[in-house]
Amino acid sequence: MVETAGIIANIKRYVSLSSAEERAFLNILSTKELTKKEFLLQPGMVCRHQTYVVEGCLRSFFIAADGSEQTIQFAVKDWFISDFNSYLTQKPGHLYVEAISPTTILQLEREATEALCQEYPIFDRYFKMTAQKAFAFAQNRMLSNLRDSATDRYLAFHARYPEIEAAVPQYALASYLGMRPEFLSKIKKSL
Amino acid sequence: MVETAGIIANIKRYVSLSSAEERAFLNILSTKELTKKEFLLQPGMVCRHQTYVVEGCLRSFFIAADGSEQTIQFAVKDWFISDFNSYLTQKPGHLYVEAISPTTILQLEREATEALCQEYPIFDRYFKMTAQKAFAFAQNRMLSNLRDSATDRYLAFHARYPEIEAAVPQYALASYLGMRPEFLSKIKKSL
DNA sequence: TTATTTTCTTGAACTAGTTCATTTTTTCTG
DNA sequence: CAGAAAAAATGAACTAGTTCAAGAAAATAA
Repeated sequence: MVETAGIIANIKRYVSLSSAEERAFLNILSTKELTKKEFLLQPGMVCRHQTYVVEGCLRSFFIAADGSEQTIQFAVKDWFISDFNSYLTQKPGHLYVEAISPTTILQLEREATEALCQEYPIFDRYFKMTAQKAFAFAQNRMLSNLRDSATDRYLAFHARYPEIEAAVPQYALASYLGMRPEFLSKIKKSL
Repeated sequence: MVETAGIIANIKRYVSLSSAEERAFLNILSTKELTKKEFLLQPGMVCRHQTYVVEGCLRSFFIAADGSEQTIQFAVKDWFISDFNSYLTQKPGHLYVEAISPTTILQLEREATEALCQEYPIFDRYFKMTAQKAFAFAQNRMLSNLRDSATDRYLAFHARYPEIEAAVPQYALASYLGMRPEFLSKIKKSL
């Protein structure tokens, strides 16, 4: 069996769980191993799971009209990732979710998660808190995109997420930061 | 008494409420009238409320290092707004929230809201759903900022939120869309 | 209504970031 | 390990969007 201590510790940072609640949660988890470059999700698929990274690294991205890749999110150990729009609406999504390195994940299927929340409202509380945190994070990122130069955005990422920078290809980081790979290369040279 | 039918209808789009729950919710609402250009929040203040717009228009923004205003969000009738980072962390925030026109609001104080959720978990469910929706929205906006040209971003906003475009000054819209007011003016001329 | 302030427009000069084409380096595969 | 493929670096030409400065229009106040 795969390590579940991490995800339980993650939950317990937000709420406390009775042993019945903890068991019910573990009960709906499924696990998967992804090889490098394997896709967990592709455009047109409905996103049925929220995915938690036990070990490894995933990223979500889409292909823009000009053919370029735009990275939405990276997820390393102890992070969640999904095509959240598709997950919420249960309509076909636009995103790829791809393993950057060999990755072990835990997945929460949507219907089972909903049922769990109905039975144990503490999980509504947990997911409320994580969604609120995710929203605040997204808002900060947007703010930084509006305010900062390409160089400043890179420097901030570099300082805050060195382990992600080390784990992902530079062209993927460039698209996350909203610039071309050539330009990121020039930024790094100029420093 | 101020109109509360709108905010109750808003909640009932997500969850159903017993009459006790509805009463408890109404009970923690407070109301306020803002004159044009009045600030609801300023940098350094801790954001203690989520604010719902009954009538009028608010915007949140901050002042960047170069002195320019960067708009984070607009809120017209039936929208919520706050400095969400400050609301979550209860640390001093960086945002202004200002009335663009005379505005009537309803406010949910954080402690009272938490207590309400403790007593009636259905509200954790409601706030989970709104936070998830807000997150999806923020992610879409980010995606569009990464992908689209200034002109395309303006056209998309123009098509989707004509009532907001009509309600807000053009320089505020420009900063929301991530461009300078002069450039938005040129875009509009070129169309 | 007139005066004052704020917002919007316009044009010219500029620059941060892009595009394209090529080379070098790193990583992967057998 | 050699050969192929993918990723990163580099330079030159280019462009989307900015900056600055000044005038026109609109909103607000008196």
